Amino acid sequence: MIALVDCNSFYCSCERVFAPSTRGRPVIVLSNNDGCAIAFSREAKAIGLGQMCDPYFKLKDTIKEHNIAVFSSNYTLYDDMSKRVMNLLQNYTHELEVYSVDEAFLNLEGHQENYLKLGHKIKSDILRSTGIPVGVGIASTKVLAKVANRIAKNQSGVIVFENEKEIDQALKNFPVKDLWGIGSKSARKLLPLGIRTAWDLKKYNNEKIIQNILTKKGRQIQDELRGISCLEMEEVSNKENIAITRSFSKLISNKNDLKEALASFATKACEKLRAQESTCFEVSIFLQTSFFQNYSPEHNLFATHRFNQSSQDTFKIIQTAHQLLEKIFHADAGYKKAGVILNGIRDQEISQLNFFQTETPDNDKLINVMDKINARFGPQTVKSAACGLNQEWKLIAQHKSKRFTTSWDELPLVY
DNA sequence: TCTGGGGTCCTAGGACCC
DNA sequence: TCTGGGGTCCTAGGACCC
Repeated sequence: MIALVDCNSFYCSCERVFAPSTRGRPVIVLSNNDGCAIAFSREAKAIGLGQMCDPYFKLKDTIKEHNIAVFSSNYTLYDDMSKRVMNLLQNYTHELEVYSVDEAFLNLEGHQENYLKLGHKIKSDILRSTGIPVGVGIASTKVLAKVANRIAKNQSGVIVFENEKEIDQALKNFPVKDLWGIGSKSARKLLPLGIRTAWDLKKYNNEKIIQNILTKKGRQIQDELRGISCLEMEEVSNKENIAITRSFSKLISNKNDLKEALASFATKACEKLRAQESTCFEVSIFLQTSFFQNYSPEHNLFATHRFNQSSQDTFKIIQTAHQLLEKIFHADAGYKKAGVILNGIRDQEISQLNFFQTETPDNDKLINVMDKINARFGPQTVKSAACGLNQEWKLIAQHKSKRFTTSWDELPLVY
């Protein structure tokens, strides 16, 4: 059996742990730049919010009216809370797959205990130890565990799928578009076949047609619904591409501002790259105008450079990003968003030297020292001057909570 | 005034190999 | 009249996820 443990309204729940006055109140968390609402507590959903990416400025009246607590996103806090939850889950399984920041699959093979009891034990343990409420779904396959988990959220918090009849009953009430791996487009394609619920898909007996319409993945989902496990537990693996992209708080048309932004994105991307002990062969940048103000597709450009030799050198990658900028920058555009993407990622151990090279050329030692300083004294304690000091393009975050769990200066106070 | 960010997997088709 | 067969690798685009 497989359990899926999923934190309820994770970002909101994290904020609530350190802001007890918001318990029982509707809570929302905003995206970067305080642009949109991206997370909603149960109370916020109850008053009709919950549309992913509702722009914040349109919600202001509702927020006032319902006394909604608003937070800017605080990823440092969420990442740390996530780690705490995952650490606890390790105690209940020999195989944990951390699927995202707020959910994980547990292989329960060999567990003797009653599953329902176990589910409740996990739930109360996590709540007591971290303050985060979770839902638990337990079933014979991942897809079914996902379904069970979804239902658990609206009920007691723990659902176990053991009895075939009960499973079918649940699937009959479960829209096919809500299945894990079936999105709106696929759901629309299934409609002409008369497939509306998960049960319809399970029972549909022309597998070839499903294969044609939904490709391999759809066939696997169908089998998983039938209790035939196709999706294995996966190990955490290195990223195959790393992207740092941001919207700006205002339109940017100054090239130097863009250079600073790209340098900062490149710096972050390289830190991620080194953290997973990889190098990359390819750097891309893109620039975007605003969909809402000055949209001009001809100025939404993408440029790529391929290295002869893979690199994890922040300075080299900043330099490359700047060269790419020269290629696609238009002084009259006014950009709203930009990003740096690293591709062609390889393990650093197997990265090859150039044929004509006799030694590693990069600023290895310097960067190593910089990483150590930043790890000890906080992010960006030292950085390339290319990242700039003013950072005009910087994010807006007016409702940000403190780094309660990761900074000595920001520990919560108890009166 | 103001509209998110970061990923994965699959497939078809092109280029290339012997 | 008529011109092989089998395979790999890479890429772009689509769909999906949280």
